Amino acid sequence: MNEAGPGTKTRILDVAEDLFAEQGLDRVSIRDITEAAAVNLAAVSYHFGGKFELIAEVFERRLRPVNDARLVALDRAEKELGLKLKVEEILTAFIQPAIECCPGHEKGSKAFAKLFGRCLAEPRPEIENLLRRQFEPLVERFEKALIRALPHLSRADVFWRLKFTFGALHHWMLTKDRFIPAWAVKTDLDQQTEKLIAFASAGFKAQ
Amino acid sequence: MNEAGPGTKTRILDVAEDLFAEQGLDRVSIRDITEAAAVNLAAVSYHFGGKFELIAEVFERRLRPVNDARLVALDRAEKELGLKLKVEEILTAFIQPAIECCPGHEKGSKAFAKLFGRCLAEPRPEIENLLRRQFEPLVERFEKALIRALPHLSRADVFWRLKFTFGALHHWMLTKDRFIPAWAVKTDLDQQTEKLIAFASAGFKAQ
DNA sequence: GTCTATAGGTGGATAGAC
DNA sequence: GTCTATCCACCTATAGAC
Repeated sequence: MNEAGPGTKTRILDVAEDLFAEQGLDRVSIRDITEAAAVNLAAVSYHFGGKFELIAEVFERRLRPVNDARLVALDRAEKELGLKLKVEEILTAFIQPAIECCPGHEKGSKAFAKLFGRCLAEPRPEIENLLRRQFEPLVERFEKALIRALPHLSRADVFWRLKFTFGALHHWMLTKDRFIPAWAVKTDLDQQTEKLIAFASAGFKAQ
Repeated sequence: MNEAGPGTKTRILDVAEDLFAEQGLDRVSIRDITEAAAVNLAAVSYHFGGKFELIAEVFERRLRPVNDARLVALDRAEKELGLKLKVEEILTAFIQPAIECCPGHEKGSKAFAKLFGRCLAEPRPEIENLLRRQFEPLVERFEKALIRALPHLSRADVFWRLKFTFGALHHWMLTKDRFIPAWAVKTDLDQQTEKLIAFASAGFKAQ
């Protein structure tokens, strides 16, 4: 790999991420990507094997660090505050890392939120497997922490409530810059994050 | 219109709904639809104008009755129980009609949940406008009822919490038959509905 | 209203020169 | 690693016969 500038492979990934997020996986062609990245048409086949492998790599490149950060945040909270965390602390570890990848935060990718939404709505079974690999260990880990925090809840309740929380987060990410009335746009990202954590925590504590 | 059997137009809509829900809008061609519906290739152009108009009709045919039912349910609850409803009652009017279109209920369309998810993740601006038309008056109506139920909340809080609720519902619909561990599948549809309403109601009542 | 045939375009992939 | 040229499958839309 001869590094001069971002390198062909990285440049393809960056451009593909933007285009996929904006237009969807199917309406973006390899031609669109390679033209926008100013690389040769054949470069995608050479570096990734084909369009699908490129898609998978685009997703994993963003999902992996977010989910890693979630686990790190939970581990750290348990180390600092003890094994029996408050619901708010657990959900902050889950929600904050995702939001920090959104535009508005310095390291946020403009495309991350939309890309993430597309990934979840994507019907291809290969993408579903990718999601399963990424999320199953994560969900198990957070479920354990949540059961410790709310020992009166059944495992099923924790599971479904985590699903609802995930849905609220995901839909918020996917639509946070659309369908917002003028009077609500002044709510900034940190406020929205707080609102979401408060909402989900209260939901978990229901009954 | 000479009605013998479901009629060409309806048959196209039914088949398109299934295929779109299962495979996504872009990977289903007019050829796939007309072959599966056993009608001529040119029938889509003749009856709808083109692929996009078919897509819009497929979505609206399902969304309109659900959103109408939501408004009817809210009106009825206010007539029966008085203007100041409980949060649970308002959210039931919002959530129940959507769930009754899901498989498991007698009149439920097998494809509705997935179709609905696709529709929300769809990037085309025309679909976004369709969603706006469908949801803006609905959201306004429910916001008013929720502000009456929770007068201490700011309008912004009600707005964001309704968005979170919508996200929980939508993600649940999109993934309720995927990513479910074996031990959780025994939770039936009505139980899941109750859990969602309880979760969201508690979220609304936070603080 | 239904059908065939086809125009006119775009897609992913790849062989083979450099 | 990069590039050109090209293959071939597939798409939507439509003209025009029935």
